[in-house]
Amino acid sequence: MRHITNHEIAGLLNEMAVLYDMEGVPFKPRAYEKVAQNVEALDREVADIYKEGGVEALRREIPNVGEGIARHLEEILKTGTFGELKKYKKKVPVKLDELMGIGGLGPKSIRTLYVKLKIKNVKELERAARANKISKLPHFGAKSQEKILKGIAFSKKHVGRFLLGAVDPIARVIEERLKRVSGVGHVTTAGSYRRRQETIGDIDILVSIRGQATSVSGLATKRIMDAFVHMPEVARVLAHGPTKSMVRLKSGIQCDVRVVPEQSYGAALQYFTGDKTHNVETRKIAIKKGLKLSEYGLFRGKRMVAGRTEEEVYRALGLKWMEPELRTASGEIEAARAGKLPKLIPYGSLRGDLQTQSNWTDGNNSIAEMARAAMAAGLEYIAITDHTRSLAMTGGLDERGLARQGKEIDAFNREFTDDSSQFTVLKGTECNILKDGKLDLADSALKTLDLVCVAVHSHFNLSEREQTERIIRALKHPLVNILFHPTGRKIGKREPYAVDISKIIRAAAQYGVALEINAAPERLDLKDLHIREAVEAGAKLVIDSDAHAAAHFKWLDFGVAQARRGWATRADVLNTLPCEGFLKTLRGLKKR
DNA sequence: GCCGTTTTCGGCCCGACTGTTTTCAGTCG
Repeated sequence: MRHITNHEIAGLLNEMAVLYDMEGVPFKPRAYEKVAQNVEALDREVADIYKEGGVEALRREIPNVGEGIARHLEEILKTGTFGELKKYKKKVPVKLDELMGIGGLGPKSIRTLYVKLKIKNVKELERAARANKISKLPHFGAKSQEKILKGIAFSKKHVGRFLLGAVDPIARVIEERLKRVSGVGHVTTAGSYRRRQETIGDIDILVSIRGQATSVSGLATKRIMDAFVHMPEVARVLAHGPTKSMVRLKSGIQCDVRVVPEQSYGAALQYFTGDKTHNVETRKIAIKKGLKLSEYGLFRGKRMVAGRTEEEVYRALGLKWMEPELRTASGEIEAARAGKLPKLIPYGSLRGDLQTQSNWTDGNNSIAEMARAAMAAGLEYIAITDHTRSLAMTGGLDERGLARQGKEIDAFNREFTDDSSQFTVLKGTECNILKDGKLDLADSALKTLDLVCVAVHSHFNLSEREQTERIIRALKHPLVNILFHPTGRKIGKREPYAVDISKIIRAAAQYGVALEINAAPERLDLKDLHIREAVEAGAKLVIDSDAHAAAHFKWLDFGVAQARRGWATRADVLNTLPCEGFLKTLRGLKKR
């Protein structure tokens, strides 16, 4: 049986949902989407569940899977796809993933474009739009055509890059595979992956061979390269040489491996980790000192003066070693020379998570399940922050719903104070900021909560002035503690709404509101530059997973990475504090 | 297609916005 991941299975189910939508089939699309979401959030492989208990186990273990979808899942596990999907694909044979990625295009429009103009992919879509053919279709007009062209331009900017959150698990698996090859010394993924950038262009892995100090060759290097190009993740081998191989992975991303001598390993790491500008700067410093810096080492004439470790290379340049996240030529070199590098917030240092959604609204899991998952992830507290009433699609809570939820949280906490483990569930909300900057819940309800968090979920296209004023009005509210995902962007999908983020940062500092760094791989909002601005303005930060399922707590470190790239220290991030101290500090901000 | 049940069929989060229309279809959250 061919191995197929949960992510791939979810992809197929989502595709089916879109195809049903196209044909106007009622209700089935939502059913498939639900299962896709549940599969994605599962903490074990669908393949394993099936292996253990067959179709019955699939129905039992995966919510919303019934007779029909269980059969499809079985077929997917055996053949990689399923008949119903193939049947519908034949009706509208278009590149769905491509076309659905264009903002404003949905299933119905894609179907019309295919039926009327035989448009199958983005290239043909662009050609038709430029030839002014789309504006003439029924229910399309000049504005829709314009919007499509804008959507294409936006998606082009992001082509070829992958979310860190999507690349991370793949890179880890490959690193592990390479480490198991006999004779292998170090294995490190360098590049934008090591800098923990939001998106990754390709995976660059550096490998050394034990005992090969000054040059690389022979059986050991051949073994590692052979192992690399024959990995099950590989779709196509682009190059297969003795010291460098390149492959295209099934997930679409390119992955390169280089074998370097142990003596040059630090220099190679340095060379392949910094971004272009950082490397230009460091090489200039070398030149000034009469040295030459390359991926093979730091040289004076032919003599190598450093190269085995990064520390050695930086020290020889008169610099302190610096964290990979800082290496973007944005002040880190000056700081390293002056010994004034920030002490970045360490990975794994978060004790709480202030944005989690439960099945009271659009989350997958109960409050108790979320709490247990958070405990397992090493956290000491979480806030349950379900949506509020004006976000109708999630079944947002009104004052009465929130009060009922509060009772469930109280009951859970009572149960757990008896327990030896110390864990607290805080009462929170992700309260909508209404169009005029007022909040979606009455103060009387907000007062019953441990913390009040607010967010924009509607009216994305106000003018910058209106949007900024709207948000600041919410920040001024005396009960508001945290602003969630402050710019609303979704990487590669949606631009941030027009907002003067500097004004928001200053207002947050002034009115004692913490700004969120949302760690969800697709959001990572605030972004690095804004984090740095917030740190400099003295605004406080929190890092949240925005978990909608128990499995999402693993995202927190992506938020920490983002904070690190924004030069944030432990002291800047409030949820590095234990629960009591966190609440005290958060409330203290309002009184200043 | 799934779920829940007053079990084997009826209901399925819904409201706003946009651009197309002149009463609504499609998309988004």
